[in-house]
Amino acid sequence: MHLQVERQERPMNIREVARVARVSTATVSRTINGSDKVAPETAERVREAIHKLKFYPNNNARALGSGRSSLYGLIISDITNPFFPELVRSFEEIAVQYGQEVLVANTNYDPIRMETCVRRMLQRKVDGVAILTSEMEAHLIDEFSSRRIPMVFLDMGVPSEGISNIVLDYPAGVDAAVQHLSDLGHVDIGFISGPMNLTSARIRHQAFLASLKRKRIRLNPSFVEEGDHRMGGGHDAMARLLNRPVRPTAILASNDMTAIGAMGAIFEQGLSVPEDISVIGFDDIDLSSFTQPPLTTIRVSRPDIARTAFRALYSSNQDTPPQGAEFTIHPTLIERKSTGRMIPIGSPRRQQKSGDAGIRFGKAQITG
Amino acid sequence: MHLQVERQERPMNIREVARVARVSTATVSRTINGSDKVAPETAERVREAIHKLKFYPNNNARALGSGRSSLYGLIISDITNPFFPELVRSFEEIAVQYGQEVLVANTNYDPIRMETCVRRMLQRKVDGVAILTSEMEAHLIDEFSSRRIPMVFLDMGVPSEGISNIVLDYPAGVDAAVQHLSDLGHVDIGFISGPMNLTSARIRHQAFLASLKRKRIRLNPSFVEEGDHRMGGGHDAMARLLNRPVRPTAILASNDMTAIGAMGAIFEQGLSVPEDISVIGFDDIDLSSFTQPPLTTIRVSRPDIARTAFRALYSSNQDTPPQGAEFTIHPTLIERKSTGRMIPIGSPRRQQKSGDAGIRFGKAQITG
DNA sequence: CTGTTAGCGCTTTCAT
DNA sequence: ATGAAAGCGCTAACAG
Repeated sequence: MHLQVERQERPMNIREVARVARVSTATVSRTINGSDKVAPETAERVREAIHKLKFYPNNNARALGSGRSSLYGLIISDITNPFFPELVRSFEEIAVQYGQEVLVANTNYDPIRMETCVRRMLQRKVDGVAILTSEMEAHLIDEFSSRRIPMVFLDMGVPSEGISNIVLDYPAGVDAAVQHLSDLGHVDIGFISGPMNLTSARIRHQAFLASLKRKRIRLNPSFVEEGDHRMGGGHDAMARLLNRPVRPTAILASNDMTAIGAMGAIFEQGLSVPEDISVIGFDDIDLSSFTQPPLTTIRVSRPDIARTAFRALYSSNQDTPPQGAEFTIHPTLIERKSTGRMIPIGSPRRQQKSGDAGIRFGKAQITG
Repeated sequence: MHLQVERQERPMNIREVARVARVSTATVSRTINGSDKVAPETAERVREAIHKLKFYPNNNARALGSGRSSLYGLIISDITNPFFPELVRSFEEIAVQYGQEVLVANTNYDPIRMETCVRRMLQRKVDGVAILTSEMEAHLIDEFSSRRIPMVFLDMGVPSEGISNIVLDYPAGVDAAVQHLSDLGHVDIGFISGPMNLTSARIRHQAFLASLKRKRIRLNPSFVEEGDHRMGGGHDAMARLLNRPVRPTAILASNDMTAIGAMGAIFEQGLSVPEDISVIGFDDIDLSSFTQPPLTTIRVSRPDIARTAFRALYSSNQDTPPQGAEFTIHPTLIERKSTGRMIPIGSPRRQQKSGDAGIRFGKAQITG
C-alpha cells in the first residue's frame, strides 16, 4: 500500500543528485563547493539537478565529513541589553558575507549557563568563538584552546596563539567625557559603575578614576555608586546618590542603560537633566538618541567590534599558524542634550531652555 | 619529533571513550542518551571515562546518525526591536530545559534574507521552526512542510497538519486600551500603525478600527499615520500628526517603539504627555516602564509566546501524527503614566502633577 | 544488559 | 575532469 508515497520518500541527498545529473557524488560535492576542477558543462548539469530536486546539502554531514562546521560561536552575557542585539546583528551580517553561520548563546551573566554555552559550542564544533562577556573561567578557555578553536575576547587577557583580543580605548573615551564635563564647569562628577564583579565594569570604573586623576579633578568617593548595567540598577544607584547631603552635578554612567535608569531617578525626584544634573552614558545604543533628553554618551561602535571579532576568528582559520592579535577600538564622545553647563546652587536655576524642573513628575512634589 | 604531541592528537570520540571504559561504543552511546538498559555500574565507568577524557559528543554526528538534530529554529524579523530579544531569551530558556537547542535567524524584514534563513534552517536540519515574522512566502512554507518540519506562526494562516498558530487576541487588548482612553474622556483618538505591508501591522490597525466601531467612537481618518515599528517611524508619524490643524488628544501606537518615538516628537514640539496628548503603546517591552513618563501599554507576554511556540513544535515531534493547533494569547492593558484625562483646549492646561509643558525641550520654544 | 555492524550524507584522497 | 571508496562520529537495529 501507499506505493506512491513510498516512491516520494526516496531519500534526498547528494547521491540522488548525482543519479539525476548522471555523475558521481564526488562531482556533486565538488560542484557544491565551487571546486574549479569540474567541467563547466558538468557543473551546470549538477546545478540543474540540485535546483530541480530542491536539494540542500546536509550541514551536519558536511561538518562531519570535512571537519569544518562553518559555524562561529558568539557568546554574550545579556541579549536583553540593547548593546548586544546590535552587535549580534552586525556579527551575523558579516558572517553571512563570508558564507559562515553564527551560533548565538546568551549566558545571562550566569557562570553555570556559561558552561552550557561552551558545551554547545564544543558539541556543534564551532570553527571559532567570540566571547564578548568579559567573564570566563580559565578552565573553559582551555576547552577551546586545547581543541585549537580560535577565540576572540573583548577586553580580556592577552593575545596568544589562537587568542585575539579586542581592546576598547577607554582612557580616550572617558577622557573626552570628563573633559566635556569639565569644560561645562563641572567639578563634582559622580560615577555609576556596573556590577563590580564584572571585569568590564571594573575596567570602566578604573578608567574613570584614572581620567579624573589626569585632569586633576578631585573625586568625592561618595559620588560613586554601583549599578548593574541595567536600567533598574542605574535608577537605584542614582536614587542613593540623590539621597546624599551633597550631590554631584554631573554623572558618568558605566553604560547607557544605567544612564537611562539614572535619568529616571533624577526625574522622579523632581529634578531635571541637564539643568540640575548632567548625565553621560557609555555605548551609544540606538535608544540613546531617543531618550528625553537625548543622551550624551561615549559611542562604542558595535559594527566595528563585530567586524573585528569575526575577522580575527576567520583569518585565524585561514592563516597558518593561527596568530592571535590585538585590536583597538576607539570610542568617541557623542554630545547630545543630557549634558549642560554647571549651574551653582542658589543661582537662578532656569536656563532659557529649561523647564520647570521639580513638578513634572508625580512621585515627589518638590517645587524648586 | 613532538612525539608527545602526536600522542595527544589521538582522535577524541566515542570509540576512545569506549576503549577507556572497556565497553562497546553502543554502550557509551546508550549511557550518553540516558538509556535505562545499561547497568548502573557500567554507566558509571563510562561516565568516568567521559569526564576523564573531557569528551563531548559531536552533535553533527549525532544528528546525522539519529535523524534528529535537537535544534529548533527561531526566525524573527528585527533583533534590534526589544520585543524580540526578550522573546529569544524565553525561547532559549525553555528549549534548554527540554535539552534542545536554538538556531536564531534574523531576517531584518528582508525577503531575501528570509530565504537565506530558511535555507540555514533546512541545512541544519532543524526539528521545528518558529516563524515569528508575520511575513512569509508560501513557497518557503512548502520547503518546511514538504520535509515534515513542524512550524509555528504568530498570527498567520490556519493551523493544519504540522502547522500551529499562535493568535494574539487583539480585539481584547485594543478594546481595553480604547475603553481606557474613553473612560478618560478622549474621543479624538489617533493611531500610528506599523508598516502597512506587514500583515501583523495591518492586523493591529484593523483591530483598532474595529474597536472604535464597537465603542461607537468616530474615527477621524486624518488621525491615522503610518510608522515603521521603530522609534524613528513613530517619531516622524507623530510629527506629521502634530502638523495637522486638528490634533488627536490620544494616540494608540502599533508597538512600544513607535509610541516611544511618538512621545519624542511630542516633546520636541514643546507639548507634554499625558497633559497634552495621551499615548498608549503595544507590547510592553522592558523599556516601557522606564520611559518618561512610563508608558501605558498593552502587554503581550513574550514568555507566554515563547513557551507556547516551543511546546507546539516540541510536541509535534513527540506526537503521532504531528497535529497542528491554535493557541491564543491574551494581551492585557498595563496602565502607567502616559495616559491621562482629556483636557479641553482652552481650559487651564496644567494638572496638579503636570509640569510646565511647552518649554522643556529646546527645539520648539513654544510657551503655553 | 552488552556487543556487532550497517548506515546517516558528505568530503576527500587516490586512481584513472 | 571524473569516479570509487574510505572514512568522519554517532545511532539503532539485531544478535546474543
